[in-house]
Amino acid sequence: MTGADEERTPIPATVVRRLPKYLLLTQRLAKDGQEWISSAEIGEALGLTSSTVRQDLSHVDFYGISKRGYSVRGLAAALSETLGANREIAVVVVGAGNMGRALVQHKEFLRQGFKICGIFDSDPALAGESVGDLKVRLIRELTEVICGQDVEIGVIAVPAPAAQEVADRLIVSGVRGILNVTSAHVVAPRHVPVVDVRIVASLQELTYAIKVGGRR
Amino acid sequence: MTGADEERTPIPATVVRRLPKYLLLTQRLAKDGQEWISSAEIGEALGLTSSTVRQDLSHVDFYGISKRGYSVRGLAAALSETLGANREIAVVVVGAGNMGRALVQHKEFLRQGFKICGIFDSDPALAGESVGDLKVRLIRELTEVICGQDVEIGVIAVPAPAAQEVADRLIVSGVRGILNVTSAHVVAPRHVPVVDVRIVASLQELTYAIKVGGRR
DNA sequence: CATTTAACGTTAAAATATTCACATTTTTCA
DNA sequence: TGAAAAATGTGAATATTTTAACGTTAAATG
Repeated sequence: MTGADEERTPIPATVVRRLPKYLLLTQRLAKDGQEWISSAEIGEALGLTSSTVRQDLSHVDFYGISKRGYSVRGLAAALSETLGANREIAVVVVGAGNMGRALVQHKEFLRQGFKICGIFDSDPALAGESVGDLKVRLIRELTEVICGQDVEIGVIAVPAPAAQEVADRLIVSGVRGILNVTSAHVVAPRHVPVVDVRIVASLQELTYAIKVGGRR
Repeated sequence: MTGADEERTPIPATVVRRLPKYLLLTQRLAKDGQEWISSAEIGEALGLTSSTVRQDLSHVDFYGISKRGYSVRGLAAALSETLGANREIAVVVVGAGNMGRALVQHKEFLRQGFKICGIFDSDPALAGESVGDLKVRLIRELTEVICGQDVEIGVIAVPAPAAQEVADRLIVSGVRGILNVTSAHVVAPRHVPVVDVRIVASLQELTYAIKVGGRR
């Protein structure tokens, strides 16, 4: 599809984690009508040095120009392409508890191209219930939906003890990546990347930061 | 309260981010009745080298013993103390949309000592609605609740454009740390740490990982 | 049209993080 | 009781990440 696929070696994880921040910032500024932005301004907005910003952007196939900086729209487009997020991506959510339902209805997903096309639960009592404009289905139908609708990403939003089991099902069903919204550690084969959203762990990071206080 | 406060220099952020993983693992194993665990086993379970595990644990005031490893319960307790999470911590959630309500009812919070003692929204239409055993209150009552109940942490779960404004209110209300469940970048004074839970950004990390595929 | 300036891309230096390697300690067992 | 084994804590070596420095380029100015 895309012409040259760029990037011989993968972008370091630490950089990849910052790219969405740049993307979001430039998308917002583009909407506000701003045309150009410098690495210093990006750094300012995001709490990074301009040097880090320039290094990071050197991994993205897009060039700024002297004296002006980066074209806001151009940069946003390039970032989105680099991240592989410049297209609609089908997602399923497993777990129809509070968290699963909240995720399904989270507006920002669709805005960023993530289309949720199924929510599943193991509990038959929940099957058939409406969530947004989806109906909860039983986990056994997972494979069918994933194959049928070319789903790329599975989101795990079940109680921690069930996380690995759900991951296994997602994997055999052919999902290409997993977002784990559980505190459990999930194991998957190398070709199925797992990214964790660590809600409780983040609170614990915060308690540590509070404890050590100013000394940061 | 605690005798010696240990740790002269703050623990590196990269280590702090792993401590909750160790904590969760040891808590689970303790519940299963396991008594001892080695750094190699911890690494195995969490996808780290035993060396990283030992280095990390050297920041925690707890010692393993040769030939046995670490006492599971002892390590869990020490980690919890190091993180400052070995006590009940009062939390408020701002935003009574799907995400805010899901967070309030998230079981794991309480299990880890985070007690949610208020949910707020700017929308008067939501005020008074029940969420779990709380009632939604108006944001203007924030300060009162935070001061009155000694709330330490504020969780921001509103639409991104409102995030900074909410952060500002939390800060003037005397919150000591902020968990930002928004994709907005939030600015706060140095003495009020902010930790981000990046749900959409995590999906974008995932699309990149999927794109570069095996080459990781 | 030459000079100045702002900002880039990039190389190199400094700072951090991870891994290795091993001396030391505790336990086991012959 | 003494030798062997397993696992620790730690100092040193690697590897990675961040920051600084600077030559180069495009725009602005007189």
